[in-house]
Amino acid sequence: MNVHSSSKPMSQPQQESSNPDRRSKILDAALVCFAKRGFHQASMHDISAEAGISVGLIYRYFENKEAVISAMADRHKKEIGEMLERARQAPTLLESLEILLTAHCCENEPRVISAFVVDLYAEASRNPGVADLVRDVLKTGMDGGTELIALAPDTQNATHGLSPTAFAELIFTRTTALLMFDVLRQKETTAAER
Amino acid sequence: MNVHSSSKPMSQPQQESSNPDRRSKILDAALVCFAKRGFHQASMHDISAEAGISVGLIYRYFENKEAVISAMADRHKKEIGEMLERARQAPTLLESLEILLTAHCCENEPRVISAFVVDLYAEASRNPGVADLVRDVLKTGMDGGTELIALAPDTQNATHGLSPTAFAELIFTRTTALLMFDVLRQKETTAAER
Amino acid sequence: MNVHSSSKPMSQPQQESSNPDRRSKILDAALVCFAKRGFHQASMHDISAEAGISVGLIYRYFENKEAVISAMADRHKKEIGEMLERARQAPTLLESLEILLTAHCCENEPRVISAFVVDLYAEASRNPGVADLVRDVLKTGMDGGTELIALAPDTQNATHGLSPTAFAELIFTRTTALLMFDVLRQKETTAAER
Amino acid sequence: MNVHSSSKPMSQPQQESSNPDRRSKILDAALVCFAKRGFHQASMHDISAEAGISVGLIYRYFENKEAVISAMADRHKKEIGEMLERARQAPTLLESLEILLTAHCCENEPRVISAFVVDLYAEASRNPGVADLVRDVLKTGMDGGTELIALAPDTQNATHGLSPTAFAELIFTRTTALLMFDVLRQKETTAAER
DNA sequence: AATGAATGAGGCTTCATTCAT
DNA sequence: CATGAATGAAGCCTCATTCAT
Repeated sequence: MNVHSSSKPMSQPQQESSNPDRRSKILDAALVCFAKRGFHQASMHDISAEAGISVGLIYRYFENKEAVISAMADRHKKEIGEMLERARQAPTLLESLEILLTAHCCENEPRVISAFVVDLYAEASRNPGVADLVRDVLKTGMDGGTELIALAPDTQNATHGLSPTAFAELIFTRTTALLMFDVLRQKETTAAER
Repeated sequence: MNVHSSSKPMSQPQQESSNPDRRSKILDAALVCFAKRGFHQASMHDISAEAGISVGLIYRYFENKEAVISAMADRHKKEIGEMLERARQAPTLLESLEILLTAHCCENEPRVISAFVVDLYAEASRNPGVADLVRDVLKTGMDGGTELIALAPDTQNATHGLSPTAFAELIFTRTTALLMFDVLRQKETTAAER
Repeated sequence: MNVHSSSKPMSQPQQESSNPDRRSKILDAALVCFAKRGFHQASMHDISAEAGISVGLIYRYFENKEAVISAMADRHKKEIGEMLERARQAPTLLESLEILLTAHCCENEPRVISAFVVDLYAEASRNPGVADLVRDVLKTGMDGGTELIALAPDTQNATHGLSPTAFAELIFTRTTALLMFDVLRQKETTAAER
Repeated sequence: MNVHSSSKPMSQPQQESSNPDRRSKILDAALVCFAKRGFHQASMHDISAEAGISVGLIYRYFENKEAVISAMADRHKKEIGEMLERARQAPTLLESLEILLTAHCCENEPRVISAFVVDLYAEASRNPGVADLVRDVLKTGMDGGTELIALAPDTQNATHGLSPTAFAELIFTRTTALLMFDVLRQKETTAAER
């Protein structure tokens, strides 16, 4: 349905020609817009305005809007991966968990990430590519989490006797649900709920 | 700006003059379309086609698309309420829980409800009216669930020593998360998970 | 574009089947709606609501919306004719003029008639049928007015030496212009301006 | 409800970024369409087609259809102002009057302006913004005309003893009425009726 | 006769995407 | 490279008109 790629020197799954972090800027802007209005309600103009660039320029970095969404999902996957890596290097299980649980609250206003992730799941339900990606994020997270728990020196104390898998699932499940409930908050603080 | 509205059979919290369940039919169609494409990607034409009626007719029952979404959220709330009622009348806690946990899988293809609910949360994150409603559903559900557990004759056996509140929260949290994960399923079965 | 007339026992240029003044009621309602919103902005629903009947019933008395507009123009013509007749029977020219000049202010709120007539001219500029009719009204009015003036016993005193034709034209011109300015009034009184 | 508007070249009392007279072209096209079909019967598509551009482009210059109508009214006001200025600079009162009286017949086919102005009055009767504007035009015109007459060296000869105000009103009244009658013309000439 | 539910074409407006500059 | 003017398909909604009851 969308076959250009005529003479342009890009189009392949992410290339960052000239400005190397222009792509990132755009994705940052997209995150804000997507969180504020939803994937499909946010317009390319919204994104370009938020990024402080022209509409056309977005198309030098992304084939189309769909590609922006996919790239956002991709980046989300990478960030989860990095977070997991950081958690892995924490000295105690408790600290690891703290890293995992607070991650999505820090970089941006937490609502932003929550709204984005809920939208991501909504998108996943009808976009197989996004679904694959989210599934992958979930599996990686669960596996990494389970491993983390299993290897933690203080596992016995912290997991209250649950198996690593069960404990990881418990945490994932909770985190996911909290994230969903997060979008319901009005304007209070919601900061530290363990 | 335009105040006729002479004789339209809507506006008030559902009254369906002539055809008594036309409204319901439209909402059924909307559910399918919303699940398939999302609230804002589903067009009024999609809904009318799915319902087997003309576009204009939808507007005799709903003021606009927004109102269809709200009505869907409303209906969801009522269905949760009824489910809770049914659960309350079950003889044992285990049976109550079974009712609660399987409810969203039976009436329609489960994916349909899951996709709709995830979209509902996404919408809640930017539509205060929907957010209020979802919050209300959640609170009602939690309270009802907690009460259910507290009053159940076999509570001690079933909750493994957790307080009713904690147990209810555990179940809610799990249910919510499973619902989210549900949208990631491809074509397998996903039927009976306890 | 609009060819019914299949089996209905009416459709011909005004027949008043059953209720003889139902037609009039509808035209009264139409006048109000047309004045309030304009010919083409007023909907058939607006008219039916104002008349206190159903939409469908209008179509028993008028072939379509266009026909309502034409009938309004027709009625306007008749009313002008009757007014002229009344003026003709006044004892003095001054009284005749008073009848003519105040006519469009009395039966309804004056704004109503003014707005309708301005719309009528607007319609005339693109609807030849209406244009013919308005031209006819104008000619009849001018001729009648001229005759009235010529025959008036006190003509010399009242016309300040102008010929009947010139005086009639002066009055018509003034009346028409005042009618146009009438639609600009806000909410004041505007009653008696000689 | 939707506040992007990032870079659109309109909103403010006319600024026409890039193409400097694109706005004017659109208004020219709108004039033709409005005259031909009326404000509300003329579709945005009609206007875009007449202007030789796409529908969407109109929205870069005007917020919506209403804004096109207002801009037309505004332009009309300016043109009247300029005409008045030109009249003011004529050597004799007679020449001034000629400028005023022939103005609306020259630039376009006269019917076009007449039809537009009648529609403008019709619109004024239900659009307070337009009504204000038309009132303003009228007052400016009357004041300017009166002043013009009062200052003219040959006033006594030309006004047949009427006061400047009365004479100006006479002329305005006549002009307005002639403009209304103008829309009734079929195909004749109607050129010079001083 | 009378109603008003139902239809569907058509109008306004938005927005992803392209392309000349 | 970058811009943003331009396009036009598509979406929401209204409304004249019909027709079963």
